[in-house]
Amino acid sequence: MSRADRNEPGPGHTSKPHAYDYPRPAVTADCAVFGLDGERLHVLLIQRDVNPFRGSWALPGGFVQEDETCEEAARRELAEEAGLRGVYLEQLYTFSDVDRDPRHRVITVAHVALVNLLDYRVAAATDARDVAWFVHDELPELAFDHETIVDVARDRIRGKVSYQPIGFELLPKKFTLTQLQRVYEIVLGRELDKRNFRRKALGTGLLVELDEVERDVAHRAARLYRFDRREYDKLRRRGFHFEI
Amino acid sequence: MSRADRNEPGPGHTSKPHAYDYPRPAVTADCAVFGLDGERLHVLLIQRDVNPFRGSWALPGGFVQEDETCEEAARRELAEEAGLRGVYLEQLYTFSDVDRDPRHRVITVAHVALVNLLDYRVAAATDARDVAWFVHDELPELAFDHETIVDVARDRIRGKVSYQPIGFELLPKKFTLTQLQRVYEIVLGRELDKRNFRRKALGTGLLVELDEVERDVAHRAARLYRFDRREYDKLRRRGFHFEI
DNA sequence: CCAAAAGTGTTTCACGTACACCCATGC
DNA sequence: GCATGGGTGTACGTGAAACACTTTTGG
Repeated sequence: MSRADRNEPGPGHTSKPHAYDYPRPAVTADCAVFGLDGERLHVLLIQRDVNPFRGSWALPGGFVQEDETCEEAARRELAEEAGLRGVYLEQLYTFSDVDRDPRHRVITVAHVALVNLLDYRVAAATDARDVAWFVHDELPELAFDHETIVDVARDRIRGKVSYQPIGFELLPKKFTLTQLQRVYEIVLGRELDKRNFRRKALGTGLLVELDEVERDVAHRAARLYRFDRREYDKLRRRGFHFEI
Repeated sequence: MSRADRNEPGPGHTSKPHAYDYPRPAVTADCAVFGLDGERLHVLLIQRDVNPFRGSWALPGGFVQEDETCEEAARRELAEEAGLRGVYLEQLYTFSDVDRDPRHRVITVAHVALVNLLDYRVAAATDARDVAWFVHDELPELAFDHETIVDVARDRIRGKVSYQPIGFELLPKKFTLTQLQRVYEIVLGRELDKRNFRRKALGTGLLVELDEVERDVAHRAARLYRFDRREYDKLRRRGFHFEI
């Protein structure tokens, strides 16, 4: 994966205190973070300030330390590099092509994260590094095999959104049914029928109607809902199987 | 993964020619290999001849070398340890708990493989090592977190069999519809209706009826079929989506 | 009063599911 | 001839998909 350099000073240094009988690949944890602003999917990228691929944009990520799992490493890097905490995150796939890093052998355990972009736009912008959200289908050329990782991540989300309640991760806690429908349309890449969608969504029994409506809209304000995660977790343990 | 020892002589040796600025985990590739004998799912295990877990049974696997991907390492280990070649194999999940190996940090990229047990029973038996097929729900206590890996692998297969043509991997090239139905019943863990199953299976258009029937059965011989992989690959590229 | 999106039911069709009997073969 | 599995068709119900108009609100 990515910044093989931040943690590995390279040949300039002389002390290499960690020695093994056989060569070991470096292991990194990278994240494809998708954020939704209500209209378009975005991907969080970081501009590299070291070689290789200095100046290129890359996925956030970094080396897995001795005392942390890959998922913990991914979360730590998201916090350090982009100020993201407590987001939805799952392991995606491990990329191990021998030449994926042109300088040394690096295996990356890639993850996918989902966030509501509006909650995090500020956090990323105020960070010292060059961190930015890019529209998903207008990404710059990416370092390493990160374009492949984004593609695989996109496929994973698309394949999973209908039968796992991950669409909610892209929305604020309180949302309208139309916003939820937009999430599905954007992730699936096709339009959905409003009445059928609402029937299915409400039919799960997992949307709690709030005593609250949208504010500051130039038309009839829509009812707000929240996802009942507690109930979902309970049902899931009894074999319930979410589907929209 | 497993035999951290075969490749790493340990403190007895003095030369450790591979040195790095930061500690690196060892990376292994392990395989949960499922084999079907027509009646029961089996798992391929290897008895460890070194510590830790000497004498315990473990999944086949070993260190990922510098010049190979994780999948290549998994295939190499299957060939070396069990004589298995050319089998269906996919990456499953990367297990990275800090203490999963009690001696040093080892991250394993776990894979799932599927074979028709009858094709491979001999190969495994003639191998020098202690290699054996165990009935899937009567496994001995396994080394490391390999029981977890088997469970995750089992779930993956169960979840995937209905919408990916992986069931055929557990059968010989030529099979009867009843054998195919048994695969689904065994993997899914429930009985299926014969007529409905046959309608669905034939309805995919991917089963080629052969001019051949079962041999040596004490009843009416069933028609043999084969899975039309070439046609499936063609359709898949056009967005076709397999389902039984 | 106009623009914009919220909200609401019914019909149709495809597919999943349940279900029972005759047929071919080997022993 | 009998035991064993092979092979076949239909009826019913559920759920997916198509489809249009009225309501509410802000400007």
